Amino acid sequence: MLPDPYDHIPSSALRPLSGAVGDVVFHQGDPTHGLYVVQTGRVHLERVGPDGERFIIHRAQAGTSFAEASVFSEVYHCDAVCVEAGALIRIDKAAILAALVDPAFARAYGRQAAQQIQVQRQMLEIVGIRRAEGRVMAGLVAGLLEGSVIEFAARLQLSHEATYRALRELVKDGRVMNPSRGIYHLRP
Amino acid sequence: MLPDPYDHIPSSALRPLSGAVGDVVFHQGDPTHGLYVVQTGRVHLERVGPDGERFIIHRAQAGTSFAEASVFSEVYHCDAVCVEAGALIRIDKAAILAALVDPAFARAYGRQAAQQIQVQRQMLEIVGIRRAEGRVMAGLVAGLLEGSVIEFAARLQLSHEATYRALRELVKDGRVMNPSRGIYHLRP
DNA sequence: ATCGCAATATGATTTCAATCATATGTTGCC
DNA sequence: GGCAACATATGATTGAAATCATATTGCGAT
Repeated sequence: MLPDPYDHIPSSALRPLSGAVGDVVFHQGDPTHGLYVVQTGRVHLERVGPDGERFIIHRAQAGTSFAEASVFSEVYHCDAVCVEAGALIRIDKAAILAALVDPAFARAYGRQAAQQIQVQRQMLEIVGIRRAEGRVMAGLVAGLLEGSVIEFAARLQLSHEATYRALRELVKDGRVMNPSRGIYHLRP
Repeated sequence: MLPDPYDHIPSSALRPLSGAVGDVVFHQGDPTHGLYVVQTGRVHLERVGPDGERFIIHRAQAGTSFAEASVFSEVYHCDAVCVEAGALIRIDKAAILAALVDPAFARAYGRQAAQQIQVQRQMLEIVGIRRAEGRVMAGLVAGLLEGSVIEFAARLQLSHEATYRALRELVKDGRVMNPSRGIYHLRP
C-alpha cells in the first residue's frame, strides 16, 4: 500500500486526504503535520519569488512521498499544490519520529534514503551532460530506458525528437542495438 | 570533524586514507566496507560503459560523503577514483548499522538524508529550466549564489558567460539588484 | 607602485537542441 | 475492418546557449 519505509507505520498515524486541482495541501509557514504520500494525482511543491512568481521545487508523482524533511522541522518551507486531482495520505511526523526508534524501521528508512540520494546524484550528473548523444548514452547505461522513448526523453530533460535522433546516431555508430522499432538497448 | 550524522560514530570505526590522483578507492563488484567522507581532494564515482567509456555518477567534494548506499549492499556498484589528491575517512558499514539502533543517531541520519533529498530535488527542478534567465532567477531564489558567480554558474550547469548575461537582463528588468560589481541579490 | 592573476563583463560567432512540420507504424476499440 | 490515438521517426527552421575573443576591475604578492 504505502511505499517502502512507510509501510510499517501504524494506520492510526495515517490520514487519507483527497485533493482537487488547485487545492493547497499546505502553505509555506504552516506548522508541520508530517509528510505525504501521493497515491494518485500529482502535487507540486512551490516557492514564491519576490515578485510573486511561483518556482517549482519538486513534482511529486503517484507512488512517491513529499515533504519528508517536514518531519524534522516546525513549519513547511514551501507550498504544496495539487495539480492533478487524486488521493494523498498524510503520515504524522510524530509517528515517523517514533518509528525511528525501531532499528528495523531506521534501517529501512536509511536504506531507502541512501538509495534515493544516489539515484538523484546520478540524475544530476546525467542531465548535466550537454550533448544529446552523451546524455542519451549515459541514460541508457543508467538503465533509464524502461517504457517508452518519450518517458525516457522526459527523464533526460530532452525533447523526444532529440532523443530519437541521438538514439539513431548511437545505432549508426554501433554503440546501441535497435533490434526492432522502438526497442533500443546497449551492445552487451 | 566529520559532517553531520557521522560525527557520533566511534573513532574505532573510522579508517583514515590518503588518495593520490588516479587512485581507485574501490572497484565495482568489490565487497563493501562502508561509506567514505572526503576531507580534502575530490573523488569521482564512475560506471564503465559497454565500450569501456567512463560515465561519472557523482563528484564528491571535500566535506561530503559518498557511497552511503553501500552500507546497505554487499558490493559496490561503481568505481571510486581519486581525481584530486586528498584525505578520506572510511566509515565501517557495521558501525553505521549499529549506530542506527541509537534513536538519536537514527534521527540525525534521517534529518540529514531528508534534507539532502529535498535539496537535490530542487536542484533537479532548477537545472531542468531551459532558459538561462529563468534558471538564474530560480537559482537566486533558492539561495544558490553564495561565493562567486563562477561557482553559481557551475551549480546551475550554465556557462559563466550565460550566467552573467542572464544576471544583467534580470538587473535591467529590475528583478535583481546589483549594488556593486560582482554583487547580486534579489529585490526584497 | 606595479605585476600578475582571477573574477567580472560583454561582444561575435558557432553549435546544437527546441520547435514546427509531416509521415508512418502500432494498438486498442467499436 | 476501420478509425482514433499515440509512439516512432525524420526533415526544416529557429533560437538560445556554448564557445571564442577581449576588455576591465580588483586583489594579493613582490
